[in-house]
Amino acid sequence: MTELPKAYNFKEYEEALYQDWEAKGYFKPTNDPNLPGHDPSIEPFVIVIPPPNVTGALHLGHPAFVTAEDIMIRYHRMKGVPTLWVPGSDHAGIATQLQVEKMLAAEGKKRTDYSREEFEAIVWEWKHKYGGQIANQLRRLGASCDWERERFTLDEGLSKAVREAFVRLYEKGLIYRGPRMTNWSPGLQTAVSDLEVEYSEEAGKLYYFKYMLADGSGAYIPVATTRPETIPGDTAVAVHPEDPRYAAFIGKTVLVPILGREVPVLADTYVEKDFGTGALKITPGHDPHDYEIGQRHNLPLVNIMNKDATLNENAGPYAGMERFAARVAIWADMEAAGLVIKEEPYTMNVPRSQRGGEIVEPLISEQWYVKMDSLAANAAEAVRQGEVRFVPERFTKVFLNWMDNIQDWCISRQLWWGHRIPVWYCQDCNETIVDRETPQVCPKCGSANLVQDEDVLDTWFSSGLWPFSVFGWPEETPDYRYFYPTSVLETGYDIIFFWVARMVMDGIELTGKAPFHTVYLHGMIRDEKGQKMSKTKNNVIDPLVVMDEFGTDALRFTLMVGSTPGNDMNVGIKKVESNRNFANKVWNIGRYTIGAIDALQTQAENPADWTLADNWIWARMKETVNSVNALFKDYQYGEAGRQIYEFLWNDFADWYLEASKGQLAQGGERAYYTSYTLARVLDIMLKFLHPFTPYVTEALWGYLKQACLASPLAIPARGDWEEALIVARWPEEMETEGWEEEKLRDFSLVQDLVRAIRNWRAEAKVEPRKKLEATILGGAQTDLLSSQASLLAELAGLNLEKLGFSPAAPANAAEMAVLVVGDTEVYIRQDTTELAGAERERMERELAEAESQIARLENLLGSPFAQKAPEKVVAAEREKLEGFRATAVKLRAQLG
RNA sequence: GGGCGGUUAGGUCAGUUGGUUAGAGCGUCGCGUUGACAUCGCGAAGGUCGGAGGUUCGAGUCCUCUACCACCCA
Repeated sequence: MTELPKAYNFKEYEEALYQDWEAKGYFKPTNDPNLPGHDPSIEPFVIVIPPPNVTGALHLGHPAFVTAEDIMIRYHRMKGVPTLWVPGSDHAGIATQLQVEKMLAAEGKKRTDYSREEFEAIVWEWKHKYGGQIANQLRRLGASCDWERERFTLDEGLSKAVREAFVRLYEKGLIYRGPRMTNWSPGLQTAVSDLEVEYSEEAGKLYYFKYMLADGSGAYIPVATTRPETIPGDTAVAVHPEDPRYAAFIGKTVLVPILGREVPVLADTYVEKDFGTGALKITPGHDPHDYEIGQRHNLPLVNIMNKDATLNENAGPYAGMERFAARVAIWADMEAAGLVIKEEPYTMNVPRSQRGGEIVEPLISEQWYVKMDSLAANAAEAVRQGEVRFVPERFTKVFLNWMDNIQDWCISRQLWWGHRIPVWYCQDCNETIVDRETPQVCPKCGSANLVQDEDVLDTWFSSGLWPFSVFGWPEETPDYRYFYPTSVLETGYDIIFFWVARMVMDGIELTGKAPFHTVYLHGMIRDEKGQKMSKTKNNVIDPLVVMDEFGTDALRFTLMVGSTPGNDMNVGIKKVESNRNFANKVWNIGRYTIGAIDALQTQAENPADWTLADNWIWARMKETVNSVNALFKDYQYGEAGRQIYEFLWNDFADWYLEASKGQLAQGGERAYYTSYTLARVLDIMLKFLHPFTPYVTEALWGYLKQACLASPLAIPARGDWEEALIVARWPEEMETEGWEEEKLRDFSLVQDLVRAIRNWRAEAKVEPRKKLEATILGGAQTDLLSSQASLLAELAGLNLEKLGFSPAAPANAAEMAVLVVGDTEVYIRQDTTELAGAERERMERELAEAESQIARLENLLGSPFAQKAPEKVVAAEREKLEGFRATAVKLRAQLG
């Protein structure tokens, strides 16, 4: 029998409980395929974590996904399903390399001061030092994942999977290398994929100038461009074939300004007649659209830019200049040459690197690509067939739309940190060798003079394999056979293309199976005003600080409840605070319940004689149990959490606990069965709440169990108390037995009366402690109400000895206040008559309200509603009407 | 240009098979502390559910149009 402190102190429990869960192996799946006795026929529930970057500092996105996934995991574990959550982290090529380079910079060093091998060693060292941080933070969030199966995308096994995947795709002709136009990040000195480029609308200019005809006639085609610096790379001028203005020029040649190179004028329907001048300069080496036009018309391709975004020798006089300096210089020269027409302000779509924010340059370079069309077609088909479903459903369309318009994926990166591309070139015979194992000699000429491709793979290439590479694929390990495909993939909708799409494609291609059957997408976390959190806006909420102040449970509950799948959520510190209060409320409900149990002396000998309150809370709880179960099955965790909250606070604490005080005071079997009800309801609710707020519930449930076992209380499943709440049995749906409706209705009459009296007390400014003298006219409900006399007296502050139940108004009715609730009336003795005027006013107000309701309902029931609506609905309205009529009759009688 | 989401109380948000007096936290106002909880209790005020039309006996919920905000794709 331990006395619990008045307030829940999360600091005392969180770390200890987590360690205990982990130590006892609760995070490990039951029915482990690596152990004897494994039954492959039982379907497990499996989630692979969206691997956070090893660089990761914890932000609110982490608690959001951890909570959602942990809820699903704990729920299934409690249902007795073999449950596995695989944790891990991602090597995050660019991000990590930048981080380490930054560290080196602080020491005055740079990457190129080291050899590639040396640099890699430094990053690994860094990874070992800081890589564990994120895992510890996930632990702190309560993530119940199997740490013994933790994976890192650069682990040996996963690297093997990457090589296997690359080679297989290559052998199938789905990976190719070639010079293509790619997005080049001049600062980072690497190619990036289309997805890593963001377009931002920025103020720019549209530059109008003359493309002089080469025939010396002095005629010219006016051309508009946003990027004059690319003029030296022009290889044509294009006009719309049906544009009469320029029809005469088609087939002639014009002179590239300054350079004087002769280029053709050609017709292409890509040109928009209404944009700019209707004539377009074509720079196939530096614009993706121009590149396509160039392909169509067999135009030569002139590259005028170096990889650091300075112009090269092909730019003639501008060679060596930085791209934006060149823009200014060339325009000035053109102006001097009389080629300039005008400049106009123009909003342009500037491609910027998602990473550094620098302006990305479309450049032709030699890169590796994955051919996407067949992969995407299969993935789309799987989704269309329902093999993979999205929650919320609307993301299906987003996914399919992307799949149907897919572009080849540039997977090579010019970085030092990542999976090196498994391709070698023979220096002697030029053979290209693509192999799972590092080759020692050239299979063609036998030379040992081999050089591996310098590039590494896009990080997402390995992430795409994650759902199976974590289980040892391509090996057919027991884990792979049993846990793959996984069940639910939970992540943010922002990486549906980056990650989800690629996993589906890779899964189908490489394993023949969709890697999961459900994709659950959560929204982005924003600040309380709905703005993105960012350091520059100084509105970042640090989850570690929040957890320090309010506890993990409060943060988790906040992120889950009041949010809807797939929708962004605004989080303010106030919300977390109020959920901390909820945790404390639960704690105190527990404290009270345990106190009641501890006070029990003897076991009951007779069968239970349930009170109305007992029956009512049980019926209400069953409603909640069934509703919550339905919501869990439908992934509606937020609404489920809300309903649990509401039940615990508004029904259990506010009403049942209050009612139980009188019952406990009666002692004997009444106290016994009251404690029993308290204990059972609390037990079930702690189980429901556990996935949301694992710590406070586990702590409290432990005390509840102790108290029950030490008491005479014979909870039916007494011997069945599980070891811990985390592995306790989930409360499944409960059957309705038929008596519930009546008890719900009866108790709600008691509640209405209590509320009416409390309301009156507040309005009449009755001293809080004053026990009122009252007589209740219960009509048909007289028996019911008189049986609840002590409850009514306690909850409404009535004097029980003088509380009367009578079929007729008391003799001294005139001196009393009258409250009308449906067809029941409460007469309350007032000491002063000063309030008589106010009383009359109150009753008139109530009468007016009742009359307006009567009018509304009579009108409703007189309408086609009565014939067309289902009988049940009509009956309910009729009942309401009767109630208001009774109220009105009584009020009119009072008012004379 | 195409698509998606949002618009509900002073602020932040719930409200999933359409059922007839629209809910919660916070904030506001009044009252209240001798044991479950002041991280609290009791009571109250506060909303023509963005606008217009339609379907229906009945619409916050379904349909059409429209305004504004945000995001995704091109």
